[in-house]
Amino acid sequence: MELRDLEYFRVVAQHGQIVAAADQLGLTQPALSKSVARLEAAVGARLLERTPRGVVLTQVGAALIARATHIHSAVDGALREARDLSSGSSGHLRIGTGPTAGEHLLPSVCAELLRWSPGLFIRVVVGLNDVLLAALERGELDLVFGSFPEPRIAGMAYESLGEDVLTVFTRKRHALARARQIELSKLAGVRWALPNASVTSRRTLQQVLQTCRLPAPDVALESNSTQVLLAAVARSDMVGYLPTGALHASGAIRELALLNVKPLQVERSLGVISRPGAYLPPVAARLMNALRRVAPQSVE
Amino acid sequence: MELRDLEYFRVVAQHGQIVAAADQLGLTQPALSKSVARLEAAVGARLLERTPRGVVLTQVGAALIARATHIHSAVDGALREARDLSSGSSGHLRIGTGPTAGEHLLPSVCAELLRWSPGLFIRVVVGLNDVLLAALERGELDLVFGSFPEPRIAGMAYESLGEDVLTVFTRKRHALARARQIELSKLAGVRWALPNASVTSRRTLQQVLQTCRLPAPDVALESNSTQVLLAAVARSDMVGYLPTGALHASGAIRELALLNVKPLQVERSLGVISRPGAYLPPVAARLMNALRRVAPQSVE
DNA sequence: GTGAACTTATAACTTTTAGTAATAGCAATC
DNA sequence: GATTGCTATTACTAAAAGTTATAAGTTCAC
Repeated sequence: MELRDLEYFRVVAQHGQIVAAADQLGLTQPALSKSVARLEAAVGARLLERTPRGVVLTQVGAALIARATHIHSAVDGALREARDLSSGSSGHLRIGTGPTAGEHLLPSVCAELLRWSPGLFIRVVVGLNDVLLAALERGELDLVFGSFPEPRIAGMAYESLGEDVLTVFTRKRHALARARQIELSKLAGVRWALPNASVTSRRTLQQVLQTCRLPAPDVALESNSTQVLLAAVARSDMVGYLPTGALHASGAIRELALLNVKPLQVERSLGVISRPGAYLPPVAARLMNALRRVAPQSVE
Repeated sequence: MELRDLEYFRVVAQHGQIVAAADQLGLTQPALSKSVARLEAAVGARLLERTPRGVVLTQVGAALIARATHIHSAVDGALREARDLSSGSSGHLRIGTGPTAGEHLLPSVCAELLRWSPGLFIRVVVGLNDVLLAALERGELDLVFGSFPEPRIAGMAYESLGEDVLTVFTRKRHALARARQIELSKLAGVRWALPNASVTSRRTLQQVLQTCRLPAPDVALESNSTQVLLAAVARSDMVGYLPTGALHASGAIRELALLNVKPLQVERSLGVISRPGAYLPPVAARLMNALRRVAPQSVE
């Protein structure tokens, strides 16, 4: 088995047909057909079901594609490490983070790192946790700075840097904003402004409601931008649920009221998530130090 | 970069000279020289320092070798999964375990597995923890059943199946064997029979002694076989230190006395260690179930 | 120092493998 | 039932990996 054929195969699987894949790869169709045949011989199993309108993965083919991602990221790590070492540069660091931390926390940390390692190249990808963790698994990111998913994904390394609390919030003059303490059941009729269903905070909310045998939240607004959610809650009767840090970091906190809903005051760890065994450029250690100093602020 | 060149490179690194490696690979020396040159071009750095009596790895080369192991095990896992799937067999399970468990616990578990999955092929490698964990890291084993190393190796998945206690022991009529309880300092003059320095139990012993500011143990006999250690202690004045389970599982327990040395009664977890992300044949899940039932017995 | 015994590197050539062009075959669709 | 849109096959070409033979460099022994 050779990496070339494996790479070709990934493209074929992506396109679902050999001609299109060949086109993208700058090859001819027969060359790709032969490449697939080579791979099938090496693996000892049929990888594609050939149909008159393309190809579909067999069970074995699908399994191989999943593994190919691992292989690719192992190879990629090896090449990156070798190049970082030989060029003497401090490397190329790819960090994923939530929008709040991305705007407030990372810029200063990055500036500090770049001062110490002038050759360094940093890429910061801002997104919500679900997207970031998927990218981390695919080897497209080196580190994700954010809250830890529950349940935690196996095969990842978690270094906790602090705690954060999820809170229910509304606009300041909201009817609910007066009470000192609010029963969970009082939230039955409200409409919610929440992040995507795959984001930890929303999943936590759904889980708590389910545990208390209450109906699932009635979501009025869903967004992958906390700013949008905060602004919308500030200008409507919707109820939001986000980490406290996110509220404090944004300017919107002045227009918002935090609600004391006990069972929803869920604490969660936040810190740095990485893939054990994968290559991390040497500056990563310095980044961790910098983050440890300034960490307990907002994420997601 | 292609896997072929990477594989060749590993062999070259192993031999420290190109001719010998070429010989083993069934290639000629110029072919290998070219292969290395190809790899160097792909990586963009010199991997070998050529000397008149062989080659030595550069820093980059050494780093690449370390990564190549990852790559190799990723590729290996992919091939194994594909073959297991396509052949319909339940796969090929490679288990590492301590001698005690290897002889007493695994045979029945294996028999059960083989009854359920007739096509299965199991390889049981018996050894001490240090060797097994290294093999696991290199991807030569799928699972290690044993005690967890302290500190735990990062990038491994640990599933605890029970606890075990390390104990000091002597032969039955030993001078120390009478006391109800023994001060750690009373062990100052004794000679020890211990496993290799890299084995967890011995490291624990050394650590405890060091913490209490006592001199390092005076080792009279070192062996990678618990049977040898047990037999030797039973026939001499030496003092041993092993997990209780190992004593009970062996017949030697009748000739031995367990000493109550409080600070050395260290508890430790034992269970199954695996590499997250690596391929595990489907029977592995069944094996885990079987082990969970019969687990809290001896290891190492 | 000089030649023998080691290396690895280079050059010219051969073999093998990957890729191309052209074509055949096959189901779906209009 | 021809057309369209696939993949497979065949024969050929180009690129690559490998071989043989030779060169060039160190080390070591005398």
